[in-house]
Amino acid sequence: MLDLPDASSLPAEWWALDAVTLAARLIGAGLFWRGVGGRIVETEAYRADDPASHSFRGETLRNRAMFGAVGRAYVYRSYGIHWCFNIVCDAHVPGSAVLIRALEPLAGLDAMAERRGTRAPKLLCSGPGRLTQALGIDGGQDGADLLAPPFRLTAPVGPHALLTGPRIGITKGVEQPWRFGLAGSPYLSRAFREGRAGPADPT
DNA sequence: TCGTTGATATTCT
DNA sequence: GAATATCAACGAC
Repeated sequence: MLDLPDASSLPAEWWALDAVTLAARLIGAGLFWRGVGGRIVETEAYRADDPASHSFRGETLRNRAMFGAVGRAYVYRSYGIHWCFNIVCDAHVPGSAVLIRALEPLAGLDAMAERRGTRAPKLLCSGPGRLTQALGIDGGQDGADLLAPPFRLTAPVGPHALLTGPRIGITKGVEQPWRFGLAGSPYLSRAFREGRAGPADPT
């Protein structure tokens, strides 16, 4: 009930992918924990060689999780108010992670609505700060293992088209089209401008 | 509907 | 001191 039926876990080999490739693959994947969750509809990639990334200037107390084991969470405070949730990846390039920017809410809508202070579906998880609040994720989950309960990541099911575009809210690395979205989803945090749509690569 | 702005913590210069 | 991977409230159209 709190999970997608017939959903399989993410292929293990995905954790060796670079952040940009994984960010694209994660579109359509399921993210669940503690009775809430949904389908990932928007992501962004960040890498250590990327001036927009927290990991660009090396390891610090805040970004320590980005340099740790893959498949774990990197959760940081944004603008002093919100929390943002990332998935650490690419063991060959420490400092790589995928920011989860929006979910299609599927499980635990009542709990999400209570935490968010609204029942409007588009306001529950459409944005990196909104989704952490809706899911009840905060700094306590920084470094948490996402490959084991209570977390569950499930592979995308069925065909879908991808949108790509520049990342949001950054001032460096703006030329990189490392934001990805699920074409046609009403749960994106913001529209994609001239988002080139294309079929998602299987596997 | 759109643009502007305040809130507020942590990091880096 | 300045910047920041954001959001919601507010006022002008």
